[in-house]
Amino acid sequence: MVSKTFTKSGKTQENQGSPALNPDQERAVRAAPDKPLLIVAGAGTGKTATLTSRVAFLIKEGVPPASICAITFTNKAAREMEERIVSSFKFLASSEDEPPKTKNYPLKTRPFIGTFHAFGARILRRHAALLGRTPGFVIFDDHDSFSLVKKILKDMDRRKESPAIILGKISALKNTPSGDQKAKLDAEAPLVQSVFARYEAGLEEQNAFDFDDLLAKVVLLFHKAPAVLDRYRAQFTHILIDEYQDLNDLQYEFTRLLVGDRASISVVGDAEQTIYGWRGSNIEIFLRFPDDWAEAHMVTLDQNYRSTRHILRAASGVIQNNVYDTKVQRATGLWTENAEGKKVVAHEALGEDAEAEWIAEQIGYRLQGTGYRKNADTEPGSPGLEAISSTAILYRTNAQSRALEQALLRRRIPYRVYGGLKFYERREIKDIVAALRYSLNPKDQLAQERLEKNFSKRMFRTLADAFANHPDPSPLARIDLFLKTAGYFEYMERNMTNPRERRENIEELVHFAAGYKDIAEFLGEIALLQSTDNLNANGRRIRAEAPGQTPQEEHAVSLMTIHLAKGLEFDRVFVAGVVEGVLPHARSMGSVDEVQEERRLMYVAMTRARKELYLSFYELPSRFLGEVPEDTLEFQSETGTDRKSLDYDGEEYEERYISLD
DNA sequence: GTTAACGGTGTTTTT
DNA sequence: CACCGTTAAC
Repeated sequence: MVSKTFTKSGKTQENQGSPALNPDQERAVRAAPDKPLLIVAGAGTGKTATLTSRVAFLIKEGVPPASICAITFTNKAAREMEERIVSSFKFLASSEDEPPKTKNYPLKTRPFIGTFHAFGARILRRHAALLGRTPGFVIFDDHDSFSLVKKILKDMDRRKESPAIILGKISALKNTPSGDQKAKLDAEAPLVQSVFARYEAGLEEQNAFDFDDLLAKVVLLFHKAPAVLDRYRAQFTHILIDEYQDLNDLQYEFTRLLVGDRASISVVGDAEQTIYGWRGSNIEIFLRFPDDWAEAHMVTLDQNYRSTRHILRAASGVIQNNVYDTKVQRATGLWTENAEGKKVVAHEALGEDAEAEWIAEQIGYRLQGTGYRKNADTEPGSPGLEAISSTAILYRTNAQSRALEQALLRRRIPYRVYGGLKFYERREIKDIVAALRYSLNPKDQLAQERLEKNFSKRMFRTLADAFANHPDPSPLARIDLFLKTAGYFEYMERNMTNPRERRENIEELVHFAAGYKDIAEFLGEIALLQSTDNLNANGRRIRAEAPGQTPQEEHAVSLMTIHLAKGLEFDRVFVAGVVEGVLPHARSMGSVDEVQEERRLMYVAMTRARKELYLSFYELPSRFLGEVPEDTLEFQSETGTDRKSLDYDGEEYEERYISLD
């Protein structure tokens, strides 16, 4: 691997299109197309590149692209894979449909690449009638589901029950494989049972599916209508799944159904990166793959191309502290030919704000002498910005971004926050979406209620009439109609904080809407995409998210949770808040399993870094810091403490932690 | 029917 | 501490 400095795209060589594969990767890529394949791939071993190359290999072997279904866990990962595949197959792109757009191409000409949910939504759209919905069904997000449960509880006069807990149970029920569902439902409290029944009825009545349905109802459909299942089995002859270690039981059932008795399934996973246990992911599914699929071919990738030796050793040191009773494939055997690199910096700050200041300062320092100017954020191409374009600040919880944003803002360092308050969850966007939803589907009570509550019953009627009288069905026209009829901008000025920013959000939405002619499709896309902010927190427009664009490509520091960062890599990574109670999170310290999942999070965070890794803490340093081998660490402190090491003593820690609050 | 103010509550991670 | 729901007043 050649040493690479800041490449413009921020990608390493092995991740680009058609690089030289190492022998193990080559073996994985060229494994028999119709046999099961398990790729056990540690962090930074080129796992996505290998999976992508395998898709390319299958196509070259004569598998029609439209027969390939590649499932990823995040939209971001899907976009990235899609981009790489499309670019390595110019002929695909240059066939009938337009090349650069990745949206809306017909399934016939390209592989399906997307999340389970995106895949499910697509199938449901086609067969909605079989499930008592019309193709124009809406997708309820978490918030909608929550409101619905709350409303049900209110109707039942059980207001004191916690909607969140009941919704959690409903979600767990929905994610139970169909065989076990009945037993699990019967075991629930009567209240949960009846809320569940009403909830399902409510969804159907309102022509809606919730997030879990996108998977659960497809599985149901497959059982109910074998002909439909056969159709998709016939279409998708080759299935590939990324992050297989994060599958839950229902996703597994779905996969099994789709694959049927064929064996053309390729999966990639790393047991050390299971971070969705809380969402029901079942590591057993990954571990039993070889037993599960007869004649499975297995390849282990253990050469890390991403990180320096110091970083890799530091991360391995941490993850080694996880002990499993099952025979897990450990990634601790990762090795690299990369340079030793700088030591990992452990920085002790005075507090959360001081930490943010320090991180921002470090990043600002990188910009000195690089042409960075204070107004550089208005000149996206200026050279200094490239120096930070492969820098990420990772944290455990979204709330942590606030302090960091403030510090970056003060220094005028461009940044971009991923996840967090979803674009589509913003009040102004939800208002518009509610209007669109109602206009598409007058049965949508939640939408109606939102409009009535936020405006007035009178205004709602005016709106309803307006929609009825203007049949232009384009999303753009309807948004416009809504904004004008409701006098929305004036309404915002009167009733909301920072109307300027909200206005820009609306412009962003309008811009996005321009690409769609069909309301249902537009709404579905929005609900699924949960698109990361196209605006950053101070309302400064960064640029609409181009298809296939990954964080590294932007001239801005990337801020995101560790969960979101899985699968990504950056030259420089700052992990903020490596503090007991934050990472591991206070709510995840109750059991060994939970702490181990937190430790895997720490591992994932550390292994995102290519060249420089900074672990920052305050108050009580995370126990995981004490697990980093000392000779890979360099301590810095604002507190005057001259630390050489952090010896973690469980009990003492416990005491100190408790005494802190 | 609508708005303003107050009090209580819950607070990880995501598709 | 921020968001919700309820209550009280208009």
